[in-house]
Amino acid sequence: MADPNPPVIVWFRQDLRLADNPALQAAAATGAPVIPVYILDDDAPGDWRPGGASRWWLHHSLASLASDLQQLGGELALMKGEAQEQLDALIEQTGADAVFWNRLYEPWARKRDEAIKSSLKDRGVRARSFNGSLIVEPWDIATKTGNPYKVFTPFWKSLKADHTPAEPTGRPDALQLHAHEGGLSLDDLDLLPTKPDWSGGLQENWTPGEAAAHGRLGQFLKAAVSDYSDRRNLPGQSGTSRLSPHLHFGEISPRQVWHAVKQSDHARTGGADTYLSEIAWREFSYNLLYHFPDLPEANFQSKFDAFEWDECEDKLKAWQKGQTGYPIVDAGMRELWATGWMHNRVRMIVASFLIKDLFIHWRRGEDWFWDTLVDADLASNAASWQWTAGSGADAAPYFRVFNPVGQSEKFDPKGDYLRKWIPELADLPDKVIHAPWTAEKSVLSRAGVTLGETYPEPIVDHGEARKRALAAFEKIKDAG
DNA sequence: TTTTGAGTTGTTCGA
DNA sequence: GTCGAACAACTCAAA
Repeated sequence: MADPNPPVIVWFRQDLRLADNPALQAAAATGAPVIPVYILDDDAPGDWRPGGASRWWLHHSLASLASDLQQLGGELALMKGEAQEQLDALIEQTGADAVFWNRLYEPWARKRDEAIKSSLKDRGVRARSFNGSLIVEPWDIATKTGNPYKVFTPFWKSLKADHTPAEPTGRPDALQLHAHEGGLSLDDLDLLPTKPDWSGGLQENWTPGEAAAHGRLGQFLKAAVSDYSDRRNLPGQSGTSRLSPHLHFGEISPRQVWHAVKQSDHARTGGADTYLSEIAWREFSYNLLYHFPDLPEANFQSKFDAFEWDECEDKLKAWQKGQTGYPIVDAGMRELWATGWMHNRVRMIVASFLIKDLFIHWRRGEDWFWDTLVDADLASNAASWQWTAGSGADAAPYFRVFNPVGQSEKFDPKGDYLRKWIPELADLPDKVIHAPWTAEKSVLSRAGVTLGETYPEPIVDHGEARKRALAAFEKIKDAG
């Protein structure tokens, strides 16, 4: 016999929060009991299944969501496998007559979700999707001629002028959770690293979950947003929001961030506007990914297909391990490995170094970031790597080759960041720590540094590499 | 349709 | 030490 009040499934994905969650809100509004579920669908993304650091975050974020739901008297159902099959099984088991979710924008997710939606509808199950992750849907913002924006500044102007987000909602007022038994435990999802367990540094630096995300935002608004324009560039200081992983997993929505910034005491500072422009960069990346789904795989500007990259495994390894001999590059790569995150200024420096000094394809860097970043995000990662390579939409001009020594001197003048991540150089004076190979022998030995032994010699000469890069870019100029 | 101004994040060189 | 120009040419977006 049919249930007179069949439950509604809320399918959580990258929206692991209870407040300002349109799918959950809509489900609660039906008055029916709600079944919250997360499905680990590892096969859908192909080579882009979540990397190690992401999986660690996901585990703890799910734990946090599950605990929040438990306090409301419900349980987060956990499943593993092909999403369609798992949903079908859950519908079968619970008699649910509707499935609600917030949208994803990765190409495989769009394809999968579209198929699921039509299959559910064919069988008389209501399927509804919502916008839970973006300020503006990619199909709702366009140039005057109706084309997608390919340049950030006009996109940003349009966003500010015509697409300011509505007020975020809180948690649903009345949420009746369906009692759901059985299913998998969090450990069954097997998301945590075991042999070896390398997650110590992540644990020390991050607290996944909705409550922690709001805590982080609150701290940022209180302490850092007003000076954001300048301090965000200094990797030795805490001048950034560090919200990226929270935003990626949807523990907090960009709408919530936007309004919190606007309502803060520092709303009228240049810092606030600069910070919101970074939120807009995230939107812009999603916009590009939606309209150009090849973005993570292929040069946006196809003339870059003619570029002749090196395939040097040794140099790639040295970059990954933070052993290039350029302190700012090594500090960044070690910060990434240890904490799952890297300061954005340093991301640009290490990316420029991989591409323009080591001559290694941006895809290799993109892959490494994908596996090691807790904030790994298909849209932002792809757009940023292509930006640095010069192959993207609205990309960096070809002659913009970061000088790893100059950048280090400019943005970490006292070497605080370098000393934190490269302890073997800690005793070098400020003047030479950015380029140890330029130091007098006596200075090195007083600091206990022996190049080639305690710290590597530079694996490339930046001056030479720069010339080579400029020549190579010159060569592909007319291709395509 | 044509024109015009602009385009995240830099570096180097020479005055 | 500081400063402005050059580093290409092209594509995008709007007038």
